Amino acid sequence: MEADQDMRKPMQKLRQRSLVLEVRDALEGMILRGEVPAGERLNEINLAEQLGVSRGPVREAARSLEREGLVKTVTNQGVYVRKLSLEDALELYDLRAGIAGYLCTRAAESATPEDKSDLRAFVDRMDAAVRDGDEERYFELNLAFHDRVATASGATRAKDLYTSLGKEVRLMRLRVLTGGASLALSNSEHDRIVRAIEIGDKEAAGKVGAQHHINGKLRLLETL
Amino acid sequence: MEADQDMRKPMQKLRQRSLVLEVRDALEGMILRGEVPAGERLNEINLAEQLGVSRGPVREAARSLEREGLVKTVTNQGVYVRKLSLEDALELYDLRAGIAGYLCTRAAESATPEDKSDLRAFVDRMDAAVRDGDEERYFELNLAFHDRVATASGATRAKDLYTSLGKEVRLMRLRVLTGGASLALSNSEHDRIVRAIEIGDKEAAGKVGAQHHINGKLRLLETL
DNA sequence: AAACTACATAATGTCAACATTATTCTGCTG
DNA sequence: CAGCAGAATAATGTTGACATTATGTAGTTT
Repeated sequence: MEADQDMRKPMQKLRQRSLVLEVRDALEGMILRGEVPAGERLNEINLAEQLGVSRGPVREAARSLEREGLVKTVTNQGVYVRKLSLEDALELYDLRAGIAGYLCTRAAESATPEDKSDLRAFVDRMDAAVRDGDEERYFELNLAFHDRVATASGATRAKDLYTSLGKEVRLMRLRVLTGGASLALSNSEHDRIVRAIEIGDKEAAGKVGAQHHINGKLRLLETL
Repeated sequence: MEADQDMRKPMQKLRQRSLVLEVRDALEGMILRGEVPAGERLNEINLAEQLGVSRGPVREAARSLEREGLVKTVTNQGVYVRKLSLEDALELYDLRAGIAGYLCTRAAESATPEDKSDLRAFVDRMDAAVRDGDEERYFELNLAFHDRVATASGATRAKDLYTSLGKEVRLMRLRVLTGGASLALSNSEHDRIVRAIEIGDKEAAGKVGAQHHINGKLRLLETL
C-alpha cells in the first residue's frame, strides 16, 4: 500500500468554508459578471432557493458585500445592486490611483530581489501577449501584475482596499476600448513602474504608479 | 386641544432602524470605546442576551463590522476584535493622509461660499478652544471640521473611506500626546487648508491636507 | 374614469431549535 | 507526573417558522 500521508495535523485547514463565504463568492460573481443588473433588488428567498441554502447565510453574505460597496441595503425593503454614476466611477478611479501610487512607493522601498524578478517577468510576459495580440491574456497578466506589486509593497490594508475598489469599479459595466497601440503603451508604463521599483526610486514609482491608473480613467472618458 | 400634527405622510421615514443597525452601532461603540480588548472574541450568545435580541442580528452586525476592519471572523471559531500592529497603524495613517489630500483637492475645486464660510468658522472656533485650553472641545471641533471638508469635496465614497479608516485607527488605543503648543500648530495647518480651499488652490490644498495627517502620524511616533 | 380603501400576496425582520464544530475537563495509561 | 483518549460542555453554523412591513389587486365611491 502507498504510505499513509500523515493525516494527523494537516487536516486542520480544510472544511473551513462556511456557507456564508460560499454564498458571498457566488453573489459577488453574479454581480461582477453583470448577471444581475445594477439597481436590481436581490431577492433573498429566490437566492436562497437557487443556491440551496436558507436565508440566514444569504443575509449575512449580503451584509458582507454591503461594506464592499457592491450592494446597498434598505431596511424593510431589501438589498439592491449598487448603481454607479459616472461621477462615482471617476472618483473610484482617483482613489484607486492614489492607493496604487502608495503601493508602488512602498514596493520601491521594500521589494526583495525575488519581488523584482517576478515583476520583471510579468512585464516580459505581457510584452509577449501584446506581440501575439492576445488581449484576454494581457488582461489576466495585468491583474496579476498589479496584485503582485501590492503584495511586494507589504501594505496589507492598502492592498485589500485596492482590490476592493477594483471590484467596485466593475459595477460600471464599461469595456474600456483597447485600441491597437494602447496595450503596448500600457505595458510601457508597467515597465517604468518596475524600473523605478528595481532601483528603489520611491518618488518615481509612486508617481508613475498613480499616473498609470489616471491614464486608465482618461481612456474611460474617451470611450464615452 | 393643540393642532394635530398631520400624521398622514411624514410618518414614513420613521421606524426605519432595524435591530441589525442598532446592534451594529452598539458593537462599534463598545469596540471604539475600548470596552472589549483587542484580540478578544465577541461571544454571540452573551452579546445577544446582553442586548436583548437573538443571535441573527448580532451575526449580521458582525459581518458589517468585518468589512469595516474592526473585527475579524474565523470560521467555526468566532469574531475577534481586530488587533492592530504598529505597522498597521502607520499604514492606516498613510492611507488616510492620501485620502484626506484628495478630499482637500476636491474641496478646493468645488467648495461653495457656504462651505468656505463654514470651514472658516470652524477654524475660528478651534482657535477659541485653543485659547481656552479646552482640549476636549478642540477634538470635537477637529472631527467635525474634517467631516465638513469631506462633505464640501462632494466625493462621497472618499468621505466614507476617510471616516471608516478613522474608526479603524482608533483600534490602536493610543492617546497621542497633545503638548501645549501642538494644538495651536495643528490649527494653523487647518487655517492653511481652508485658505487654499478659499482661493481654489487645488495643489496646495491637497498637499497641506495630506501633510496635516502625516504630521499626526509623526506625533504618534514621538509618543512611543 | 380617477382615487381611495380594504384585502391578498410577497418579501423582509426576527426568533428559537437543532446540527456541527471547538474547547474543556476528566480519567486512564505509560 | 506527563501525555493522550474520550466524554462533557459551550460556542458557532444552519435552518424553518412566525411577525412585521411593503407591494399589488380588486372593489367601491365620487
